[in-house]
Amino acid sequence: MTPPLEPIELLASPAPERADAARNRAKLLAAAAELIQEHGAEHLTMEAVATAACVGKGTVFRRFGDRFGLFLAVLDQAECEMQQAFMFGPPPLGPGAPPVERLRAFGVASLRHLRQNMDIYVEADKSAAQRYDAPPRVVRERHLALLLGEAGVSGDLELLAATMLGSLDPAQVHHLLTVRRRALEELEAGWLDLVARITAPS
Amino acid sequence: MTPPLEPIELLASPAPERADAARNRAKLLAAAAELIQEHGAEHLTMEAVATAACVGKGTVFRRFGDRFGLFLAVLDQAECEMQQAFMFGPPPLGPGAPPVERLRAFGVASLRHLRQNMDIYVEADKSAAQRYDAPPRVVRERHLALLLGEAGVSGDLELLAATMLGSLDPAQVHHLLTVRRRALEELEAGWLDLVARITAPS
DNA sequence: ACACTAAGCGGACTGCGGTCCAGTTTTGTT
DNA sequence: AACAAAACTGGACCGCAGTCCGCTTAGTGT
Repeated sequence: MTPPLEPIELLASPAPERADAARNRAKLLAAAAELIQEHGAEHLTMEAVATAACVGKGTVFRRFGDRFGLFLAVLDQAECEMQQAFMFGPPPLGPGAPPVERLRAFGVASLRHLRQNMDIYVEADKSAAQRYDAPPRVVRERHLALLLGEAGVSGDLELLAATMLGSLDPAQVHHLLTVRRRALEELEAGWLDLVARITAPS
Repeated sequence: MTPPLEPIELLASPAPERADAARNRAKLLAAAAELIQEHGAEHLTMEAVATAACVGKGTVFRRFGDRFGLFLAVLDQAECEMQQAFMFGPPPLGPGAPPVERLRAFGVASLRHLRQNMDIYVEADKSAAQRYDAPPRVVRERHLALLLGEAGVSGDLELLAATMLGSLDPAQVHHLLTVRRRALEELEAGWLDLVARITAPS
């Protein structure tokens, strides 16, 4: 006999989890949420979570990979609600409303969601502050805002500049070039397109 | 007598540096560049830099603050050249060309600059990869691309979606809300404006 | 019920980022 | 030239993220 075929995996369920493992995951998540609630995300240590959940430190890392992964897992519930809302929920966020309407609602909902969980997001992504405070970034932003003004664009130029710079973010560009296998030329074309849209006469 | 007034500081020269300090800074930068060249940015440790420059570890931190700061300093030269180029250099990047032209050139130049120094940027911002690979991010991106398609937008929808998500990046939103003192309502308005520009009939 | 195996466990251990402070060097002042 | 204040130095020290490996336990086939 040939070995039995694996059932096709749906929706990224990479591995079934043993019962005790699942129990520990739940204990760990509860402990982490509790500790964050109590002392703030920035003071959360992996060891403290392990201790509070009465398991070894190794278990925490086995379950969540690293600190970032733990934060992701803690955020997961809120994340799921958000996803449900914009994929299957009521309009205007969910299906039923016209697409532009949904796009608008998406941003507003995202910003609310972000503010709700900001401390965790911030802590999950250290060195974030420095990225935006660094002089080179500030100079670039001013430069872009200036050019936008000269080009006759009206609106919140500082915000538009920030958005445009976002699409030149080193980490994002790297991700697009490597993981997504995009060519530099595509990114250049994308930039030109973005400039065209933003500077288009309204 | 009243105490003498501080001279107005021009162009962010926050503090004059003692001679030995400046010498050490130079030694450290040289050592860091050398080590990066030789072993790659990801294997650079603060202690190794200190040892290679024959100074104490404390000195490295005093000069550059932290690991991120050291990378920034290493990038500083290339950064300055870039800045010179787009602020004072020849057109189309520098002054002289029409603003839209300069905006276009800016992105192209930035992307080139990025690719040149990508390994350092990537290393300076750890956990960046995870940010873009994480399932929630991917789902949101697909969702946006889908809506853009439904809204009749043509072009590289994946890239446009990535750009739009960039302006909802937690770290950026946090920075705008706190350091820049923007109100959530302003960010919401910015998002709506962005949607309008991107979905505008071409 | 029993044995077998793969998954899970835990905590000692490592390495690095970042801090601290007693001692040293530089620089301005008299 | 001598002094005093301020700035700088270096390396011992600390805390935490992440690894490793010998031991335990849950699921599975008989």
